[in-house]
Amino acid sequence: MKELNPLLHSQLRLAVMSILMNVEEADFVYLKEKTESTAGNLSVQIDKLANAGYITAEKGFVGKKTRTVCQITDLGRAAFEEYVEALKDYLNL
Amino acid sequence: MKELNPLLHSQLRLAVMSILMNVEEADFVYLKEKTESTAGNLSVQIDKLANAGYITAEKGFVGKKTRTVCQITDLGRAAFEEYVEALKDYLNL
DNA sequence: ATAATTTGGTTTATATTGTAAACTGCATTA
DNA sequence: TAATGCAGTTTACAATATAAACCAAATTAT
Repeated sequence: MKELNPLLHSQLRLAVMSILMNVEEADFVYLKEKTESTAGNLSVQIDKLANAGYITAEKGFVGKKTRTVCQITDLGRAAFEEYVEALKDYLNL
Repeated sequence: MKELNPLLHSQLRLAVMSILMNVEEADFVYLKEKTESTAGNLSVQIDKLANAGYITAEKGFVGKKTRTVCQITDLGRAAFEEYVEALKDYLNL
């Protein structure tokens, strides 16, 4: 049985990755709403994904308000796909 | 986004459940080999699944050796199937 | 016969992780 | 200028996973 990438095998991080697989980019506020997570938790998990190189998290401004925009990287995309393949074995899909 | 049953969202417990979905029954030794886990870890995770009513773990004897036989329950089967459905949303399947 | 090893586990201590509460800095409104 | 809200971050705590240490019974070796 294959190993399940522990960085992806976490509900919130997986949700973030899943969202980023389907959109060009998503900002912090959007991710927070979609995942229904607290800001603190989301912040931590985004950092982990960014540190692993699975996503980018660019902090910028829109007018005078801060805005953090996330995007999945090629590495992240590959890791996600590998994780899905591994999981299929467990789920009998 | 649906919640992922935390009892099932754990590599080792998921592996055990996955195996038990496909066989009539499996004993401790078999599960340990298939999952490549340590006995201690497996023991703990089997207990959790059994306490939740997702599996049964009958301790018996074969000759003079102890043997713990596990089987998935209807409740466990249902929980597993629900978990799979929830995960599909995350995986885009 | 008895000492050492193996088998089939369980218990317990530790390391890792997830999570939310508390905080920060800046902008807006009262 | 005091209070409120927004966009996050830091930190402290709770929950989880994991393996090391342990136990009892059976087997093998001396």
